[in-house]
Amino acid sequence: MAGAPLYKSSELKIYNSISGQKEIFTPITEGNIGMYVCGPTVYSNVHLGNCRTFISFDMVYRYLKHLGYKVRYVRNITDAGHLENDADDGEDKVAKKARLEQLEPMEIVQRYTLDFHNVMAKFNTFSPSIEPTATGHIVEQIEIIKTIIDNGFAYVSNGSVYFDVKKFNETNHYGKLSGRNLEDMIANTRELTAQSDKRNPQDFALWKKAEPQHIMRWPSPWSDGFPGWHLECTVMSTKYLGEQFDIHGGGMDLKFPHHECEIAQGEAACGQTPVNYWMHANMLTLNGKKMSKSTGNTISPGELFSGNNDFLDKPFDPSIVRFFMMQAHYRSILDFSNDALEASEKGFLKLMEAIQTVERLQATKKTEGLNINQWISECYEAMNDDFNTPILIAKLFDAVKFINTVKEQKASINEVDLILLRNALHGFVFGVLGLVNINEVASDTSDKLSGTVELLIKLRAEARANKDFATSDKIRDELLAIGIQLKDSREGTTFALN
RNA sequence: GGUGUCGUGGCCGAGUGGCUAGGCAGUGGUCUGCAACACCAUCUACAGCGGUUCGAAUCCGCUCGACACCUCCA
Repeated sequence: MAGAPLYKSSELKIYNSISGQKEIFTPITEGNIGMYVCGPTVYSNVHLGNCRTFISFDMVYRYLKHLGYKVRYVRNITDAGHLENDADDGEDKVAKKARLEQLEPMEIVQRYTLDFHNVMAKFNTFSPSIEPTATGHIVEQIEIIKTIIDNGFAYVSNGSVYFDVKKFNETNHYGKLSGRNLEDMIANTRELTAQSDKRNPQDFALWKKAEPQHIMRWPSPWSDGFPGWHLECTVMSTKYLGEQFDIHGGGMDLKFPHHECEIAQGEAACGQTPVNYWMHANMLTLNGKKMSKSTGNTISPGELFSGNNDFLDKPFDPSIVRFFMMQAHYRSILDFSNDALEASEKGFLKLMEAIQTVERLQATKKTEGLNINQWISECYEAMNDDFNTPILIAKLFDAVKFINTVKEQKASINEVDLILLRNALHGFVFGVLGLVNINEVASDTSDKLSGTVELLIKLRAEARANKDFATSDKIRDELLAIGIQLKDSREGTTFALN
């Protein structure tokens, strides 16, 4: 039955950013989960740091589904409203790019949305259930602004509408997510240099009046303008998941002010806090510093896959990069480096090799060497502990070792356990972690290659039988040189693509 | 300046009051015609200084260092 978790050996715990603790996860509606993740602002190509967040939440989505939950996963596309800065002269990111490239804003949006989707597909992420855009929800945004004004938490100033943080903080707590309080913020605010329409520096825009040169604009009761960045997430999460929903995710850098403002908007508009579990994925760093478009400390997925970059010695397959990310916990900062990636690649190939080996394993009467049921529940325990993929991967390598030992006939597995092991491995490796077996893809797509290599293996075996080692080694070495590794064992020779 | 996170062995990276994390690299062995693969064994740790405790890398304090947010960023 849908909604019934497969495994109750331990309960799923999620680290909730707002409490700073791991909490037992209980969805609002049993068996169903609503999850919202802040998506990208599509004014340039995604960089790898962006991807980490979406890959992390893809893993979360996959595991929740794996547990049997019905998940509605909403991830937005920000195509308007994201300002260059919070000052009054800030420009919309999409509009600015459009001006610079002399394109229609929607051309910018289209181009970079396509890029985003392509990259996400390469990383083998599932599409969200709904992927709404800010420009597609202008009407709803105007409506919610009206509500917030009516509730007394926003004011109109010179055609723009601002959220009244001070007023809000009288009855609610502005800063509860990021661990701040308004008094400190006011005390530490730099002097406001330019004249501002805001009553207080902490106030944020719900609606911005468009300057004459601003090309992205919509009519509203207050002015021709555009919505504030924070508002779209409130509107779209509320529309598709309800006024209260289970999980809200995003990058750590969105915690303040973006998510703080979402809480304020939700509470101001609906009178209740919008989110039960806040999840924040940590940053990917390069040379010890956060990857960031504005500082240029980035590497793009394209550069990574092609090897055309200044940081790495060679290209890396998306699945290897994904594995590399899964080896770190989603809440930890992860540093990107050539050495780390090469180490992950070798580990990844070893894991994939074992997954192919397990298909060829012969069952015997008894299982000796690994308690399969216990191993499976340990895998679930790892994932149930706030999605601890590094521990899960450590467990997977326990299985790898066991599989190789069985292959060496120094351990054994019975029929039932073998099926359990195969299913669990597939479930975790491909289903939950979302990895792709590079070798399998290669051999599936080229039976001709397999046939050719099998022929060479046969010729080499004959040469070896005749003690013609010059020929056999030539076959082995030249295949290796073009990336095909032969592997000898008791049962015969197999090959892998490197 | 304010808020928060973190500092683990050659590298990456979990964990945590007493029990081997794991991957990569290294060393010794088994296997092999020789190798590679695989397997077995094994070596380098918990920033520094104090405190609590029978016992701390894990808790507390201080020092040093790093990073993030406080202005756009996943």
